[in-house]
Amino acid sequence: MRAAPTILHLDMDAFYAAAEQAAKPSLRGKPVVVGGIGPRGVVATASYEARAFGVHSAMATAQARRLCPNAAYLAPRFTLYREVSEVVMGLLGELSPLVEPLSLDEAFVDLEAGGVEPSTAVVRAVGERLRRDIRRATGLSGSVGLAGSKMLAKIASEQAKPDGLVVIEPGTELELLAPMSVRAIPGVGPATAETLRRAGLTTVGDTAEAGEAELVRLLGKAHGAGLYALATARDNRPVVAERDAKSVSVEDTFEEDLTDRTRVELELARLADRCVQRLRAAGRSGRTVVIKVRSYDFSTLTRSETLRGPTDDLGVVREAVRRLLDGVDTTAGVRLLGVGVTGLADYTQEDLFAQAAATAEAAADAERPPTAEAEGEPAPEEEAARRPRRWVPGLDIRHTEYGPGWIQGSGVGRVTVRFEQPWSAPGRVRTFAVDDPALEPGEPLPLIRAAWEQPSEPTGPAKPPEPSDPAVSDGSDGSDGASGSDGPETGPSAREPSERPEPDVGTRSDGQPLAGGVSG
DNA sequence: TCTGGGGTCCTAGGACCC
DNA sequence: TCTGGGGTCCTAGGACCC
Repeated sequence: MRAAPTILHLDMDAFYAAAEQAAKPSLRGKPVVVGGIGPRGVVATASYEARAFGVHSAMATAQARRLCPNAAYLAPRFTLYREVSEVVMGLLGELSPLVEPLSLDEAFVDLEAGGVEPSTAVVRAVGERLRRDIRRATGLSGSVGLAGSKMLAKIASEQAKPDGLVVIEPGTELELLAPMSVRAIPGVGPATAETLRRAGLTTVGDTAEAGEAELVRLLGKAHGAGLYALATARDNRPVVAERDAKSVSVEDTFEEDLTDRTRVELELARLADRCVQRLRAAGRSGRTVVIKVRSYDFSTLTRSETLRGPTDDLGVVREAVRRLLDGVDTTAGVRLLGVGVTGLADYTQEDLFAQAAATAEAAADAERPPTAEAEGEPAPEEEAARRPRRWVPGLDIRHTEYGPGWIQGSGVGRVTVRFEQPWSAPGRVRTFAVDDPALEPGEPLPLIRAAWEQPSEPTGPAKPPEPSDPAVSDGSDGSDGASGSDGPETGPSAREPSERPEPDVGTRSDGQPLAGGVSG
């Protein structure tokens, strides 16, 4: 606990939903839900307008639809969120060399390490300037908490939401914490809260008074001692800039439970492929292979096997996965499968024995046909080309004539597209056949148009640095165009056709993994 | 109303070694 | 032969976070 509030916690407000509203003018001020679109999807982020209906993160999307049928339900676009996140993290990096990202939309910053004067007035000014810079650079709002420890900075940013800043003055923290619910303490979830409640402890104050010994008795050594420290505002955890990942994993929930054993094997082999791809992309190798199987009744089991040395070899991982599945009964139906690798080492540390084993496996692989393709499964690209395209709500699209837009809905052979850009007025909707050759998948547009892309001011220095930059031609080509070409009648919500319910995509029950293939 | 996907950390029992 | 205790590794599961 520091004597000055020099630990900053930034939390972007309703990040994914806010990014979608910034990208899609017709959704501003309206309920937006981003998450799994399919029958088994869950909500990742709800806009504040949707929260007013009781929709929140981790809720089943099906339930959200009942609570708020008029919200826009969108699949996540992680490429966009990552781009925005990089901009935000870049701004944090200007404050201090010590930035600890917790996710795409959240981070701690050690202002002391950044040489910021440790006074309340100065750190407050730094925080407010940061919020302005974030808004200018991304169009989005973030909330800032400032305090003398990580926990308090996080609690402060929570109190600041939405679009605010809160400083917790050192010396006031015990008084502040005492009446708060134990759930306010990071690390106290539903299970811990229930254990504490049964012991008569519901507030942070109760918990602090109970004493360390009692908490250890209730919760175990590490958790009890940790909670006691936090409840009494003792938190000296440093801000840590870089941490190496300790595991890599991929998983898929299927729209319908899998009962066919061959299909289970095939899907696991595919997951092994994806997992190894990610492992190699990170330049790592791992020693323990894990599979995860969630049954029709949501019971979940894991099986793991530790190899003699770290590997990033697909054949080795696939074989381990196959062996692990051998001991698992899947006849009753499988709703989720996962493959992971832990015990990560740097790729270069791969030990000689494992290397030799991997080489032997690879040689064996060469003779035995690899699973997926051997079973008549087309390569991914080939497969994508052959399957009818699935137009997923929220994703970007490009029409050869109308330009960039996004998918509002699709079904019964039709796809509905709204043509608008982050900087345009709300755009109009057009409907096409799903196989219309004029439609193709598009890329996310930046939320903020670079200065040289904006409609030129009379005296502006508005010259593109790179005349051949595709973004320039895209932007200027139809810019003003999207709103202009449709004329005044497309103005904001005047003739908003949102009353016309669009059938959604992603509800196909063909047992494919949930729409979006959202991997992030 | 049925519950995503990607992670981290902790616990507990058994094997194995000293 | 019986009884130990400590340390480390492996496996499985669970809580929690975003």
